[in-house]
Amino acid sequence: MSTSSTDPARATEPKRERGRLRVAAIMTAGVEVFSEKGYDAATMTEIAARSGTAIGSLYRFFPTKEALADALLLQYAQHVKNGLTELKQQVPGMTLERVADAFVDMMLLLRSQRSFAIALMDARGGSADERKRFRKVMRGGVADILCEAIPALPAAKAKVMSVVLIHMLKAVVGIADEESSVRVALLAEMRQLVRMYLVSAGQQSGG
Amino acid sequence: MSTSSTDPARATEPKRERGRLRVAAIMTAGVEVFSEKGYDAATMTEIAARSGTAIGSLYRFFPTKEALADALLLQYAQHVKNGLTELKQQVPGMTLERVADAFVDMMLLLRSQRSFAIALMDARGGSADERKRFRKVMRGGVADILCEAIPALPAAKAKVMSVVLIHMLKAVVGIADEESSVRVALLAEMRQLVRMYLVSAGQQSGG
Amino acid sequence: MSTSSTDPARATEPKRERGRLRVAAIMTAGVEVFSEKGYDAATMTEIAARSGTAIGSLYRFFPTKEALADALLLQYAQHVKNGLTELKQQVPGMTLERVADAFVDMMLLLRSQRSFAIALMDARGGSADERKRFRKVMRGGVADILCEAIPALPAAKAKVMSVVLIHMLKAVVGIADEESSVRVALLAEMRQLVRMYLVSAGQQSGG
Amino acid sequence: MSTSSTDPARATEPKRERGRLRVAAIMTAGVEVFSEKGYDAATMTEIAARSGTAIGSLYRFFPTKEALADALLLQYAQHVKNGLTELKQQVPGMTLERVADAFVDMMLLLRSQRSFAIALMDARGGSADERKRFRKVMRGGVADILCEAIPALPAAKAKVMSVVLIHMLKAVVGIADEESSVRVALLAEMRQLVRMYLVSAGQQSGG
DNA sequence: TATGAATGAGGGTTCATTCAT
DNA sequence: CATGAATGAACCCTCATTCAT
Repeated sequence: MSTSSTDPARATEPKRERGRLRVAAIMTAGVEVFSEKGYDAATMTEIAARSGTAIGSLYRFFPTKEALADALLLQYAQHVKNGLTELKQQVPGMTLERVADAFVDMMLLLRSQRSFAIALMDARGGSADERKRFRKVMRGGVADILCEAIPALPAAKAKVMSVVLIHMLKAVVGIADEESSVRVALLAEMRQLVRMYLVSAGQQSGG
Repeated sequence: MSTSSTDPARATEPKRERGRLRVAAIMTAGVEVFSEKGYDAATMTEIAARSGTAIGSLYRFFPTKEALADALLLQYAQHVKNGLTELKQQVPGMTLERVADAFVDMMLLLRSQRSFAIALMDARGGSADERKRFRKVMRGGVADILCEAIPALPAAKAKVMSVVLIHMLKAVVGIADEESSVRVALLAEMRQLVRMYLVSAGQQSGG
Repeated sequence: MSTSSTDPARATEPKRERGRLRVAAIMTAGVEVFSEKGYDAATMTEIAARSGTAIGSLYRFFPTKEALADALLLQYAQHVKNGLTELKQQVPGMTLERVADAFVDMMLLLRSQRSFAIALMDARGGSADERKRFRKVMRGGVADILCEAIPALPAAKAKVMSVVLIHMLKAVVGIADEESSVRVALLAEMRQLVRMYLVSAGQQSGG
Repeated sequence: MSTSSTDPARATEPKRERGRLRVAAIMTAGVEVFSEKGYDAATMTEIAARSGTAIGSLYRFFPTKEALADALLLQYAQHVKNGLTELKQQVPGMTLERVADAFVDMMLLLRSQRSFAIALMDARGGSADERKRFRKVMRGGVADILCEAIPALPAAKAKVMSVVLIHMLKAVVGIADEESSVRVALLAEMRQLVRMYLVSAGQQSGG
């Protein structure tokens, strides 16, 4: 079990580890810079600098600005997916109100990446394909949860609702950026609205 | 009362008319390009080309990319304002459901400029001042209508509701861009949600 | 001697007069703007505006920016020539010191156009030909005066001296732009130097 | 003590060396183009082309046209300063005539950059600050030498003389560009004038 | 003939991307 | 494989000049 640097088998492992760290650093910096400046105004050079990476190295990992944006979007999608999966498991035994709150809370937790993802989606960052996939995953996950939470909900209705619900969650994010003087009231109102939406759907389907 | 061609008053008229047409063409093209690409990715050159204008002429009318964005935003604001004013006058004698529908319909009517305005607002497009003003006008107008439609509504609550409602109308716009296969169902759902929102507010305040 | 506007013979005269005024106004504005901004930074549009002329009219009189600069240079040359001619006639009976002072004074009188002419000459305004001609005229005139003032001066020497003297007068202009705190002393010094130059030449040739 | 190619210390050397060459080439081209066309008419594109540099590279080294002009001016200032320092050390034991000649010779040595500096100073080239600093340094250095050369010279008088002297040296440069047929005679005349200026000052102060 | 809207070449500058080291 | 200097297409904007009215 020698760790001599001449051992070819183990030689790449530290490198791989370093690579992983590099990628992580780049992605963090990417989220930061894209969030602050938007897709177009963000520069690869700044992302490289902020992550302590040489520009050439950055391009080894992400061959294109768009590729980086895509990866970031994918990562965000993964986070959301994880959140949704987790949420789904907690749904049994939750009231619809609590499910609604859980959606909102999840959105607020994703704060650090939120506006960035929206920026990339809206502004045209990420290839159209990536965006489509992202949307699909998101909608599927939300629809799943809705089905879980409202047993009698028809699949088609769940799909429709998921789209609407996601738009509302987007609004949650937008509202979280408002001046603090009104933010609290606004968030409460949004929370109330989401609850109402789910509850009413439950009554229609379940009652 | 001759209209001879030497009449100086009439001499400039064609010029002014052409100018108006130019400006209109540019603004139309601006809305298109900004919508498609977002503020940063949109290029003045393309806007000029798309409107059949020489780049120099474009700059005669709009001395800056930002100035063009501002003008476009202002135009949109004007349209929205007009819509809101009109809506306000029709509110007396409307049920809350119909008011809700009217909001949604207004949004759908503004279609040709919708996503563009959203792009400019979300991105760095247009000066920050212009954006703020736009938001203020919009919120004020919506809040006014809400007060009109729900007499007992406290002003503070109207303000909060207006923000939420506007976010929902933004969602309407987003939904109107979906694939046509689901669009109809989605719009119906959104419409229902908006109705529900207003009605519930009416019950809280009015009942 | 009717002045009716229908009299075809006299009809063009007022026009000519107006034309002359136009040209004068343009040239005045040209001197101003070229002086303030330098040749390149000066714009035909501003010169037109400042002279109350339509840009199209400006181009009728001066078909090119360079043509305008040339005309301005020519005008300046004319002024200088006039000054020199006048000076020449006063030379008989003047001491060399007074001639030197007269040169300096003439330069200071031309103040309103001075730096402008230098700018156009140095910066590359005016065609090379025009510049050459200007130089020639100037040198010839100065040399003439020198010959007049120093009777025994050989023609060749006069030529050489004229070039040097003109450079010194250029320095006078430069110095006249210095901060006022030192300007007076500087001008006195320059004046002294010019006197010394002429006097010493007089002694060499005349003594 | 191997100089293997993995030696990091040596690895960057060639790069730095190339960088230095690049910068030098750019500056040379800059001097050329600015001299020929003046500050405004000079284009970064031409400077890049003339120095065999891609436009992007030029901007890596000099982030602005003005920055390039400033650097060029600074370089010239440095050269002048060096020349003046050297001259100052040689002054003890020199006659005033030889000091005068030394000034003129120094100016002629700086030939390769001369008219360029004048162009940048007269035009809007380089930031106003840089220009002021340059003038100050120049005047101070010349005044120093004058004090050294003419011991009894009052400081105030030295200051005034430095300004006048510098203007005369500027004339030297201008004259060095004349047609060769007269250049020699002109230079001799200028040389004579400068000598006379210093000598006369020496007599006033010293005698 | 006078006017000024229209034109478009060209200028300074940025930044995604490549490739020699 | 890492590095960062080098590249050049493309952007926003200006202004001399033209020409339809």
